Amino acid sequence: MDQVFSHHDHFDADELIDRLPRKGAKNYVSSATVYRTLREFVDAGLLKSFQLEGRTVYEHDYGYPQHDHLYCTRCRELFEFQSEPLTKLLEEIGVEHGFRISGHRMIIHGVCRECSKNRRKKRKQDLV
Amino acid sequence: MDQVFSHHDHFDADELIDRLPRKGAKNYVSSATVYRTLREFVDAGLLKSFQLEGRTVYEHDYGYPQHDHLYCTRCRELFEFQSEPLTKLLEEIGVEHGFRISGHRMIIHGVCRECSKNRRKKRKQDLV
DNA sequence: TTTCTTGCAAACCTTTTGCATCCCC
DNA sequence: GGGGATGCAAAAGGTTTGCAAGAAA
Repeated sequence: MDQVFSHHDHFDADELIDRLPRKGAKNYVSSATVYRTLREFVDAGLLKSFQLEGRTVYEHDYGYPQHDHLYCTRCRELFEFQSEPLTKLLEEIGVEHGFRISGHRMIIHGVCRECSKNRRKKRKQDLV
Repeated sequence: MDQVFSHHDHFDADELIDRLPRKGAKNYVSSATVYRTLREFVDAGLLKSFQLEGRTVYEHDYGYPQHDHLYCTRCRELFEFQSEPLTKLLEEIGVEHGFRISGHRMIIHGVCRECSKNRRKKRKQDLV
């Protein structure tokens, strides 16, 4: 819990496991437990999850404002944004199509400002 | 190809394999070939794919207008819609955040008109 | 004691890949 | 013969699960 709620980042199970104590170290938790716990957090409404490039990405939900994402395909960073007009528009679309909307998932793909400036910017994975 | 382009449905690899001749029958194709071919179609711009509940869903792309999806969580059907205001709004959001947008993925989850009317409507999977 | 939580390893599911074979030019 | 397409089976990647052991109540 400490690890999950100490940053406001987006993360996947693997990244979280990397941040937790390794096997053999004190307070080690198995990945089974990590997955089980993440799922419980999602069910409990503390976290929200969505799919991005095959992995399940988690982010804080409880007490955190609704938002959508911009995903930079160059540096692979996720940016959040809120748009009141978008919220309204979605409601209208729901009404128009007779849908009782429970939620939505939107990710805009593109290249962020930084990466547009610097075409040679290294991707996260290349920095390892 | 015949199977893929004879309907305008959304489908996943598994559904396509089910529609193709079984093992032993004439014109049988292995699932490896199905996956390989689907990927080529996507690369060639004939199909588009996205993730939904863990599976990869395909739909026609070439010569098919841009659209987004409404997903009924009750009957698990995908409905398409087009929204000019949405397109405009996304462009604005891109500009506002300095993003060079290359595309987006949006799925609105909810319950469709039919399923709202008939709360006991059976889900596709239950009809098997 | 009863119940919950954990680690481990195996199972899962969907998709991809290595490789030997087959087909066709 | 040589290049590409195919089937098979195994591998991969991420996640889930059965089960036995340990911790908590």
